[in-house]
Amino acid sequence: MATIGDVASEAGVARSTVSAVLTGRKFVQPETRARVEAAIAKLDYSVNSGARALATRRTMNLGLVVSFHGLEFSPALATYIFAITDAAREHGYGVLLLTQPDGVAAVRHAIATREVDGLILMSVTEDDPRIEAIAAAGFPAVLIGMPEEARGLDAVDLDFAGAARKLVKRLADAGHDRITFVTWPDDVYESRRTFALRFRDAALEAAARLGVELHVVPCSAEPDEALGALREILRDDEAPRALLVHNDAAVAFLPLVMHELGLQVPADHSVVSLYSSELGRLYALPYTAVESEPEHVATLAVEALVRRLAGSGAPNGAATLVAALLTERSSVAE
Amino acid sequence: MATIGDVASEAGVARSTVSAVLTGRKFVQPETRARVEAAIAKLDYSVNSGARALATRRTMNLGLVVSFHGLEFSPALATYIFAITDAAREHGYGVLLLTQPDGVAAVRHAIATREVDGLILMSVTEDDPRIEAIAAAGFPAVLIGMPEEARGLDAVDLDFAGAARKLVKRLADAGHDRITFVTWPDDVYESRRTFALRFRDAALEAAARLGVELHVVPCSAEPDEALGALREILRDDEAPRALLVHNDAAVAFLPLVMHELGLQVPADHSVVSLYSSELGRLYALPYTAVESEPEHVATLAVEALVRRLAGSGAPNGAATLVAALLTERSSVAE
DNA sequence: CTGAAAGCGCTTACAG
DNA sequence: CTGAAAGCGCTTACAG
Repeated sequence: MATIGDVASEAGVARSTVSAVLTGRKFVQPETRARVEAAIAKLDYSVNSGARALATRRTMNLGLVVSFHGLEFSPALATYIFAITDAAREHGYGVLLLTQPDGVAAVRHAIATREVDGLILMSVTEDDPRIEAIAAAGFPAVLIGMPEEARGLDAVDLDFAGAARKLVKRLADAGHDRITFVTWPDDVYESRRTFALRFRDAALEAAARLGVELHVVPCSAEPDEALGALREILRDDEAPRALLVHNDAAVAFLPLVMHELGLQVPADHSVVSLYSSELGRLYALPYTAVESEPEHVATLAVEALVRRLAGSGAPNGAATLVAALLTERSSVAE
Repeated sequence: MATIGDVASEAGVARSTVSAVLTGRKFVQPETRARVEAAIAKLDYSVNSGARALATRRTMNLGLVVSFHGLEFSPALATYIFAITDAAREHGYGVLLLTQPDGVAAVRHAIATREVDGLILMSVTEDDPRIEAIAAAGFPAVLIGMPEEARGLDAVDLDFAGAARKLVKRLADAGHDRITFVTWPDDVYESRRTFALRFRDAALEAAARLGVELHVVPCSAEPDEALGALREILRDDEAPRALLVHNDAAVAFLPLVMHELGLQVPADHSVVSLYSSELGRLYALPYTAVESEPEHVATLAVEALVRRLAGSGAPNGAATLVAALLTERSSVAE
């Protein structure tokens, strides 16, 4: 492997001059620059990223802290991971996957060893212990989620509260005054995942305001259990004819269970939901829904982190909510 | 951030002594070691991974080369990514996601800048151009897939040929002499993805040997197109009553289409397939199938790469096939 | 505008 | 068994 010294002797200049053309932070005489570039090409030289990282104190890598040993429905998670990696690359950053089951340990280790310049946290909960570990170290980071107290960190997420209001209103406007709200299982709420809490609270508030009865039905996020739960919900003839579904597994299996029971949308049931277009694609979902836009959220999160790494972030951290957009798919009876 | 020098002065020893206790490659007097460890704890010191990488010439990171802008069905890909990351961590390695659309560029860049110690390649094709780039550089790498010519690289994959033989035989043994083979679309074959070719060729060979008619029906891997293709296949009353499905999107939507058309398994159709248990879980698949075992394959791939990084790999590369195991789920009419 | 020197924070022969 | 020195391959003030 050629080093910067080899290039310097080949071009007949000092190492610092080669470095100047490499980093582009200094003006170099065009003729000198041409000689250096020729030497680089001839020796097939590339800068050693580790050495550069040591000298600049920047690794140009971001750490993505994500644990999939938990309550996650993997198709949704994967979409975020891919979108974040793409967005990071656009800004010249690589992504290191930090997947220890213990997120606090992952965060502490990454910060202490300086193997990344900043952190992106997925699956954020209210009073997430990882936030404290990051804030205490004063390390650059961005949250995907909206905890009550971000401790000065940037946070980005879909406006789940706005989404809930829009969806409830959509059903109410169509004349439904009783709605079954198929939501996450109790353990998601117990773990205080922020998206679930924000959606639920806003849905309840909107329903009360609009004079709509909301029947909250927790449903497992485990595929096979969700399947069973849906059968039970839909077999009940007394139940409302309108479904508000916020649970990826439940909405994924809804078409199958509808077919099993011979039910039609919107003739038998109106359905509205919230999911990513990728989930919609993977399960061919035909429902009027707010799209969760993981690509959009991921892009904004990476941009916020990059801005902070450049020293130009808001001093006390900024919260960015992506507006909820409703896509009509004719699954609501008018 | 404390450095090794700070620890040395705190403990009253030389930096090299601190390094000796850190790496554990040298015997240090227990009493000295205790002093060093106390200093480390007091200063909350962690080794700077970049500096260590520069000195040792090992980053302790692996690069995972994967592109999801292609023909992939993302749930399956995600399972591999997670399994590889977990396996790497068990061996003390981190995983850097290398997802450029241009895989050759990704490989070249990673090798040239030395940002990883070794590479793991997903979605390997026959005469994959990435293989040549790696072999030319003599860089440590492992393939997930089985190309005709691995150029000295290690390769790991499920025994897709064995899987195909088992599945065809299962249907033949149950008395089926005509089988519809729902397989990947033409572009998967044109891109020469090794798993598709090996499965198809073995299926055709086994059918010929057993005197079974195999009707090869390509099916899109795009969810919505797969849905339409399945409807067409299953509406044909003249078609065989046995299905061999090797296409994640097709098998994922099979339960839905069966319900739509009022068809039962195995009463109306026998079905056998090949998919990961994770895909089976995400889509609640009820079919007798060979499991593709991404976790097993990922673990073996990481182990092969780690072995090579330790200098103890087979000189000319080794190919490891994971045996195909059939799981019965009563989807074959006897 | 270019170059010599110091420094980033480690590890590893090599003396002692 | 411990320590002083050199080196990993860069970048960045600082002179000239």
